[in-house]
Amino acid sequence: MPYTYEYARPSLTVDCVVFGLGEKDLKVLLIQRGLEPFKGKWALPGGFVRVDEALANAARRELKEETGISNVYLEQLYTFGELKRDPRERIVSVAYYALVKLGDHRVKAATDASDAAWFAVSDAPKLAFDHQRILKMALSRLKGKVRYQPVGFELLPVKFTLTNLQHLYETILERTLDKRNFRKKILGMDLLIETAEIEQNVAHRAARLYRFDEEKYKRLVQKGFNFEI
Amino acid sequence: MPYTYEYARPSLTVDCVVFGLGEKDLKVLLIQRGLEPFKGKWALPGGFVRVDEALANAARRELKEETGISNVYLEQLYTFGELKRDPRERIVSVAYYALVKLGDHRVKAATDASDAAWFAVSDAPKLAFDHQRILKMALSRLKGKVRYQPVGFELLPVKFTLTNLQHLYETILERTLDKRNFRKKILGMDLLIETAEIEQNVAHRAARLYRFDEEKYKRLVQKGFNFEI
DNA sequence: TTGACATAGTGTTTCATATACACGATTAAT
DNA sequence: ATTAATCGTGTATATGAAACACTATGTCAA
Repeated sequence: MPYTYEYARPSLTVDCVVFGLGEKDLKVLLIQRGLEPFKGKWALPGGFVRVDEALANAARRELKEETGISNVYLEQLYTFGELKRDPRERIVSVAYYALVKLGDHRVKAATDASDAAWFAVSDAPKLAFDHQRILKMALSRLKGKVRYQPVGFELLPVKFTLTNLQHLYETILERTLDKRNFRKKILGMDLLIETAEIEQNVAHRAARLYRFDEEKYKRLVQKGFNFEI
Repeated sequence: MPYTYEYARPSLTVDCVVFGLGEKDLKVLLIQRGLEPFKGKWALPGGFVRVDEALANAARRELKEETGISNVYLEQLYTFGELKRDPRERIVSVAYYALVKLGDHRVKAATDASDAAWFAVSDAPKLAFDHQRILKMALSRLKGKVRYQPVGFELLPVKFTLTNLQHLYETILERTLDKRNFRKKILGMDLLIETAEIEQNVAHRAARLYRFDEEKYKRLVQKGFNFEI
């Protein structure tokens, strides 16, 4: 126990709210706690920040260790520092949220991390600590952000149909959108690249696949462009 | 030196970006450092978080101790946790930004805290640590927030003229607004209460004073109202 | 008291964007 | 060949944003 300080220091942790897009629902990745406190309860993946590790790196490391997920969109959400968040000691937690492409990670999360599982956000169990509150804030942040930043694409495969994209917005924003108006708007931004490919293995007319033109988006942002759905 | 831990812990601090509205500029409150590192340099007010103190409370306490300012609008901005932020040791800092009514605090800040001073944001000195970056982020947050949340009123006296309010938006957003369109929009929200009073001591026709109806705003928000300039 | 000055206060027209709305085309399956 | 499912497309209307200029009111100084 070699680390001694003049004043007491809070512990510092990171917690991650990992979102994925399911068929019908927005999903969140939770882990089941193996230790007290809240043993057996579901919680957000997370853990202690090492003293020689930047915050975002800590979040990525814990995410990989606990769920096998890496290489995701990650953004700081908020820092939770109430006194009684953790029954053991004072813990300040920097919360992040991540957006993952479910197709890329579904298998990994199911196998590597035996105690990690996806839950529909609307149907998640009660969470340990103040993680319920963190999840709620992440959701509200995502809802706000998705409308004026093109983060939604992080939840879709690289190639997607316009219907996929519309469903994404409908799911996150929890309201229906008009198909023609949606297409008019999104295509009008001229940020989607029409690929030569179409959907495979569907029992009806296959839709065209598109890609998001991230380079072009970055260039437009420089010039003052504002994404908005 | 009684505090010993199994693993090394980063220090945890809070820093505050305090904004005030001047005649012509947005202002920020800085303190001049009396100790190394960066002795003599200007920096954001802030300090260590005590182990038995919530983050926002730490921010308010430091603000009061270092600048004499209390009772202000305060909101968490972002948590900065890069490894080399501080040359001495690993410090993670939770940044807040505050909006103050300059009239209420001008005297206090000038007297109580001998080394605190207001600077025009556009004319601030180079800051210690990564405080330049924090200030920049606070500014950009304020610019974004002011448009869709009625936080601007925190920078004005309780009673203000419509021209005051317009100048506020023009200063923060760094562009001019059309007087008639601005009034149409802000009055159309029906969130300003016309008082019986008018400006005093002006060498021209005096303008009517208004108050922001915070109660009504809160009620409208419940019903899904969205403030927007 | 009168004129000059400074800011207050007020509507309408035009343009752009958002919304509402329905059907023929294409593909797979039977 | 028919059915079932989804794709892909255009126009008319309503709403909100932007552009724009003059009269009213009060202070001050000659």
